[in-house]
Amino acid sequence: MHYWLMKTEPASFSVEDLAAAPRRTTRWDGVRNYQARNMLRDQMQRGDEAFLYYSSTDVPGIVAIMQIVKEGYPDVTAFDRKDHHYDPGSDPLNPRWFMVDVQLKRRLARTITLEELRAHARKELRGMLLLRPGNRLSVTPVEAAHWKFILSLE
DNA sequence: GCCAACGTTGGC
DNA sequence: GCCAACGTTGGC
Repeated sequence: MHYWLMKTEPASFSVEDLAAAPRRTTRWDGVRNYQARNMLRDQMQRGDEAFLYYSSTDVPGIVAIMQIVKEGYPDVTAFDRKDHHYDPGSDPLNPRWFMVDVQLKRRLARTITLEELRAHARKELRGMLLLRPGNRLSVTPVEAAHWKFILSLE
């Protein structure tokens, strides 16, 4: 059982969108970074839990908990010419990009803001990848102790 | 809108 | 393989 943090911009995909999806489940497509791809493809397991994090918004922060319900499989949006994430370099016979399916477990009672997380960056959340200067990965692992602490803030 | 960080691309 | 140019991310 591992924990993760997955970023989304609420203007393009929000927790409301996820809540409204059939079975509150969606494919987490469009990731185009090799490090993140490797985690989606190789490390995420069914049953793992992930924070849903809002970036590029007024108040960046964690808004919900999701569960991985389908492990890594080829990201079909890479094969679709009309898709914004189309990648002519991804061969259907040897896919370059992967995605997982996530299901909304529950919304948090409130947003745990980035500002609040940063306030603990030197103690309880020391080493958390999200808080590392310059980090831009859209998928990051979260240590169990960090996960637990963050939920205690809720 | 700015800009620092950093990944990718491509000429050499 | 180097590295400058370029594009993207994402907080502010």
